[in-house]
Amino acid sequence: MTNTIEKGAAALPLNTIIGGDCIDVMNGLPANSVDLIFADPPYNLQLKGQLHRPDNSKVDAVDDHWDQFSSFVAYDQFTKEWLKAARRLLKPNGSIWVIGSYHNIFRVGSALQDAGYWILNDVVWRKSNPMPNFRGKRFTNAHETMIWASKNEGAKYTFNYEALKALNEGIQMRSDWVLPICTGHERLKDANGDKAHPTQKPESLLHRILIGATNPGDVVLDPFFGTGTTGAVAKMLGREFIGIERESAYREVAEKRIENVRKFDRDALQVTASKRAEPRVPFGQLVERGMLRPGEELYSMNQRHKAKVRADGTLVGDNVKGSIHQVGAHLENAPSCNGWTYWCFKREGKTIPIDVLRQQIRAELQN
Amino acid sequence: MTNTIEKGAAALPLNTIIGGDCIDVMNGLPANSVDLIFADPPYNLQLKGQLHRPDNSKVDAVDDHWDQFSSFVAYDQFTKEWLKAARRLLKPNGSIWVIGSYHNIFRVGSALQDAGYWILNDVVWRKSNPMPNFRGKRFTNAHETMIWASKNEGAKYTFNYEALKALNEGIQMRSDWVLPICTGHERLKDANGDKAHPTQKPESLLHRILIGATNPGDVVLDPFFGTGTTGAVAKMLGREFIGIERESAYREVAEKRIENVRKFDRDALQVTASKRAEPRVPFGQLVERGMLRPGEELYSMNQRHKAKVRADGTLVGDNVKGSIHQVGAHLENAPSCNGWTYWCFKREGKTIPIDVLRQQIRAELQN
DNA sequence: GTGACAGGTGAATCACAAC
DNA sequence: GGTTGTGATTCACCTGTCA
Repeated sequence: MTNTIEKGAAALPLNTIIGGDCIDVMNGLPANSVDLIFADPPYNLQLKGQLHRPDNSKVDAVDDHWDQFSSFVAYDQFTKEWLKAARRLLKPNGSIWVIGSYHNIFRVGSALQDAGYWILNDVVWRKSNPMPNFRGKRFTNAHETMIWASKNEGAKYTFNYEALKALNEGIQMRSDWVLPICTGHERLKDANGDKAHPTQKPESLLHRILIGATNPGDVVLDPFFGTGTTGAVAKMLGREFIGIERESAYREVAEKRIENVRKFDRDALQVTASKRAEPRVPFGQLVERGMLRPGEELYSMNQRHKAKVRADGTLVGDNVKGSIHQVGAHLENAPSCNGWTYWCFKREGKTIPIDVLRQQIRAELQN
Repeated sequence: MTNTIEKGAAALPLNTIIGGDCIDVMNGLPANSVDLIFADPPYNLQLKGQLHRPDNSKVDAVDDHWDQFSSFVAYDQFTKEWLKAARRLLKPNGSIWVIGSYHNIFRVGSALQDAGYWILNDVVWRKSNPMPNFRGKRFTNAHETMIWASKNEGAKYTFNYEALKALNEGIQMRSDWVLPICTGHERLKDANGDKAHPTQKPESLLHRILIGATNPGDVVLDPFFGTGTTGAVAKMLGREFIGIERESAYREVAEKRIENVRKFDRDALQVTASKRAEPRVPFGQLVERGMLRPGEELYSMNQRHKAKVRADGTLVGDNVKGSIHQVGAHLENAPSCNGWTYWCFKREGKTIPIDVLRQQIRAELQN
C-alpha cells in the first residue's frame, strides 16, 4: 500500500510517494538511512525547433517545463544540491545510480566525483529499439548512460555478482546492457490515451539494478519518481521504496500502478532474460577491421564476375555500385543475391568465400 | 613519409610527428587549419602523485580525500588547456573526437561544453573481447566512451551519412559500435616483445571515425599520438595527419609503423555520396525538354490528389498554385513535401514517379 | 484463431543553397 | 546577414482492423 504524505517527516516513510521538491524533502529525512538511490533527473535537452519524421508526422518532444534550465551553471547548481542531499541519506555502504544522456551525464558525473562519491562503473543501456535520427545528421542516439557510485572510496557496497551472472546465462555481466525501451502495455497512459510520462523507464532496467545492487528488505529511494517504475519493481522484488515527485499527476498514476503490483511477479523476471540471436555482421566491418583491403578484388563464386571493395564497404563492378548483395544481384541479373555466399577473395592463390570472415567475427562475439 | 620536427613551426607540418608537450605545440600551429581532431588523452586519475599541475609543481597527497580533490582540479586544468588550444586549431566546420573511460570522460565532457564545443553524439565503443573483472566486484568494464563535438553550435560539420550507412549494410549507424580491442599482429611490440603502448587503439575504430567525419585530403590532428594509430589510418584513407607525442619511444615506433602503411587506391577511397551532392534539376526543365507537356496531369503517390502542369513548371491543383513541393505540401496539409517523390505521371496506362525523369537528366549530365 | 497490412511512436540538442 | 524556397530524411517495435 502507498500513501502520499507531506514533506519533512522525520521518520523514514517507507513505501510512500512524497510530494514536493526533492531537495527539500531529502533534507527532511534522516541521514544514513537508505541503501540505494536510483535517480533519473531532468536531462536539460535544450531542444529548439520542431522535428518531423520523413512521413511528416510530428515527433512528440520532451519539452516539459521541468526539463528547462537557463544555463549549464543553473543545471550544475541544481545537480550539486540534489547530489549533496542524496549523499547525506545514503548509508555508508549504500550506492547510487544516475541515468542520463550526453546532454547532462557529463555534468552529473563530474558533480558526483566532486561531491565525494566514488564511481564504480558507468553502465550503458543499449536500446534495442531506439528512435532513429530522422534527418541523417548524426548517429542514431541508441543508448543512455548510467553511473553507479558508492558513497565513498573503499565503501563495501552491495554487488550480487552471482545473481547477475545467472541473469546473463552464466556469463559475467558486462557494463553494456541491451534492453528495449518502454512501450506497449507497460507504457502507462493517461485518461486521454496519451503517454502518462514522457520518459518512463522500462522495468527490466530497474530489475537488473535492484537485483545487482540491493538485497531483499533494503530501502530504495527515487528522488525523481515520475510514474514510479522504481517503486513498482522494488515492490515486486521485496525491497522497500521511498519516492519523491513534484508533479501530482505523476504521483497519482504511480500510486495506482504500484497498488496493482504483486510481489515476486514471475513475468518481470522473464522480461529481463536476454534473447540471443545470431548477431548481424555488416560487410563493412570486414573492411574496417582490415580483413579485406579497400581496392581489393572480389570474385564471384562462378568466377564470371569481379568487383572492387571500397572503403565504406560497398563494391564497384562494371557500371554498378552498391552492397555485396546489390552488386551480386545486378551482375547475375537476379532479383536478389546473398552476397555472403556469392563473393570470394584470394589469399596465397586460394579462393575463399567471404562468409568465412563473417564466421570468424561471429565466433569472437560468442565469447 | 613522416618526419619528426621541433615544436613551434608556424606552417602546417603535414604527415609529421612533432615531439613535445601538446599544449605548447598546438599553440605554435596556425589557427583554423585542421578539419578533425582525434584525442586519446591520459586517463590519469589513478596515478596519484604522478600528476603535475600546469606550472609543473607536483600535486601533494595529504589524505585520500584531499588528494582526490586536488587531482581532479589539476586534471580539469590540464583538460581545459589542451581543449582550448585544440579548439583554436579547428576550422569553423571542423570537429573533435575524444575517447575516455569513466575515470576521466565526465571531466572531459563537461570541459568540452564549457569551452564552447557543441556535442553531436556520445559514441560507445563496445568491446567484443574485453578484459573480465577478475575479482567479481563490479561489472566487466566492456566499453569506452567517445564524444564527438563540433567547434560551435550550428556549425556545418562533416558527416558522411550514406557512407556510414553503407558500412552498416544499409542501416543507419548507431551510437554504439561493437569492435574488438587491438590484439594480435595489429598490436605493436617493442624490442623485448612487450606491448609498445599500453592503450593502443584498434585501427577499425579510427577507420570508422575518419570515414564518417572527414573527406579525402582533410587534415587530422592527434595531440596524444602514442604509437600512431590515427596517422596510420589517415594515411591509408588518403587523409593528411599531424601527430604530437611527448615520448620519443612512442614517436619512433609510430614513425616506423606509418612508413610501412600503403595508401588505398583512389577509387577505393570513393565513398557512397549523399543525394545533396547531386546536381540540382529544376522541375521546369522537364517541361522545357518536353518530357512532360503543359496541361498534363500529375497524380499523387497515394492517388488521392491530382494537379495540372503549367508551361512555367508550376502546378495547379484544387485552389492551389505553386511548385511541385508547395502544392504537394498544401494538399497533404504537411509542413513540407518532396514533390519529386510525391508526384507521378501516366504513360501507356502506367504510373511513373517524376523522379525517374530527373534521374534521366542527371544521367545525361554525367556524360 | 491467424496472418497481412496499415498506422503509430520513442529523452532528439536533426538543412541548406540561392538570392 | 536575413529571407525564401527546394527537397532530403527512419528503425524496431507495437497496436488494431479486416479478410
